Amino acid sequence: MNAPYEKPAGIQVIDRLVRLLDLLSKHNAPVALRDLAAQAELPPSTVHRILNAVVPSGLIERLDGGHYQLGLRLLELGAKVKERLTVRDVALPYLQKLHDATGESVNLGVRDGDEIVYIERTSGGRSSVRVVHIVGSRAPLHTTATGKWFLAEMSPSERAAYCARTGLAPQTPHSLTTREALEAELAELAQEGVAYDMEEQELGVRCIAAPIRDETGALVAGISLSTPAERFDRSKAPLVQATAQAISRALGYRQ
Amino acid sequence: MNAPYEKPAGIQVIDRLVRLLDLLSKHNAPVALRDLAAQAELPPSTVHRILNAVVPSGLIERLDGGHYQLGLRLLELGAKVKERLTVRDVALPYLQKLHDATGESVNLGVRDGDEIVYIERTSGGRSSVRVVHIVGSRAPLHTTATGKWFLAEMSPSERAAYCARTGLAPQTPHSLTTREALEAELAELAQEGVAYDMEEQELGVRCIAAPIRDETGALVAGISLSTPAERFDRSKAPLVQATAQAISRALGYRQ
DNA sequence: AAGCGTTATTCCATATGATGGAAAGTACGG
DNA sequence: CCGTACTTTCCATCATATGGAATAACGCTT
Repeated sequence: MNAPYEKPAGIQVIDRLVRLLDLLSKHNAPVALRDLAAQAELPPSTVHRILNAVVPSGLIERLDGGHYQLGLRLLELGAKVKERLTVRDVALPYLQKLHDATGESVNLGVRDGDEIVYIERTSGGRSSVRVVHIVGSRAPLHTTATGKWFLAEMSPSERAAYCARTGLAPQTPHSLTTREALEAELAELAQEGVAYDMEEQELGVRCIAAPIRDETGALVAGISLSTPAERFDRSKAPLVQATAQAISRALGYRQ
Repeated sequence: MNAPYEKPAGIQVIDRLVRLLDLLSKHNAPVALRDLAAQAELPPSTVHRILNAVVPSGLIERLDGGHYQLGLRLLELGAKVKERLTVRDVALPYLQKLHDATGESVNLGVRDGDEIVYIERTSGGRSSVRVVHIVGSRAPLHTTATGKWFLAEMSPSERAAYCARTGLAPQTPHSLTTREALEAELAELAQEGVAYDMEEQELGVRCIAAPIRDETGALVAGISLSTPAERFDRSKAPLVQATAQAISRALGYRQ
């Protein structure tokens, strides 16, 4: 045995669970314990114990006759993954198109709790030298243009709770730090149909953002155009809006 | 503590994995090990070990920066669950309608390996007294009308392999037991657009079946009308066909 | 109803596999 | 380079997962 590198051992019971999930996924119908145990080549009592440990989670479902099948929780979790992939895949060409049209960096951001996370970003051209939104980077909702869309989507009580939780902590001297200022900004957003970040998240960087909605009308992401402050140009807002609307339509949104 | 029934203890490491999946599902972005461990209230080394035990399965995905997110395998497993629910939900009202129109028992069957499994069945009326397809019951492909559709969908080599595996074992004296007879039956099926079980699976029971296809054109199920032999009536075949076509259309099938 | 065979479930002694703290390694910012 | 924070690896330990045996449940036959 000259194996230079052995695959690290997993966790036995987890490997076994995964094997059971794989077997169930190969069946189009519920499977009896005996058959599952035989196919997994494990003792029935072991399989029984693993199955019934996982059934409360919903990953696997036990039927009345003592048969087992994949559970609804997988549907929920799978939908999460699908949403993630769909938004990105659908948006990507539009991001590139907006980038080509403007020469500026274009970001795709989603909400994760009280923050915006950038999950995609165009690169290349003159904008890459200066603006530093990195994929995976995070920023508070209230200091980002995209985040303001998510705040606008909240009920007043939800917004109050966000303000209480975060204290509207500033990132720069330009950041909005009072509820009043935030509400005024969101009123303007509603009026104008576009959101701005005027060096509130990062000095020297300004953004324009528009919302992306899915087939149910839910706000699922935001697209934002980032520019160095000295190149900021509000006239690009309609283009950002149009891009977001095109992505939304492609996701099945019908206004 | 007067709890009349204590929930049986699960398996610790599986409960922990489920908790990690739940946490990841609440985030819209990849999560760092430190954050996951904090939210799960588990030691980082334990979380690290569980995560990396499950990553090879695809249920959880590890990104380059050492962040984790839900994995593509969940999408695949979730799609399996979704297909199961969709076919049944869509077909159910049509099954009932065909039942009402004929007064006979109507079954929905799917393929699981070398067998047809009945996943739904109408009841009530005069047919319930005599015909005994039970939800969950199974039968070989070659002795059932629905099964013949799945055989017809196979390539000749796949069909040869099925015949070798099962030996075309009969269920009744009427069952098809030779490759030649099977091929002749399937040629008729292709010609007539409908399949029959003439007491091949169960003495005294005859069935008519038609195929259900999904939006990709794949054969996903079959609908069959079961009658006692003395009431068998071929003129009902067009109605069975029309029902299957309606279900297929509702599933997105476009001929 | 009784009996039998098969399958599922529960129990429990045990050993091994999961554990988590510590050490080592890595990455990042000043 | 140094300090800090985070990740990964190591390993002694013991608690937890294990699986065989016993028990319970189920379905079929007479």
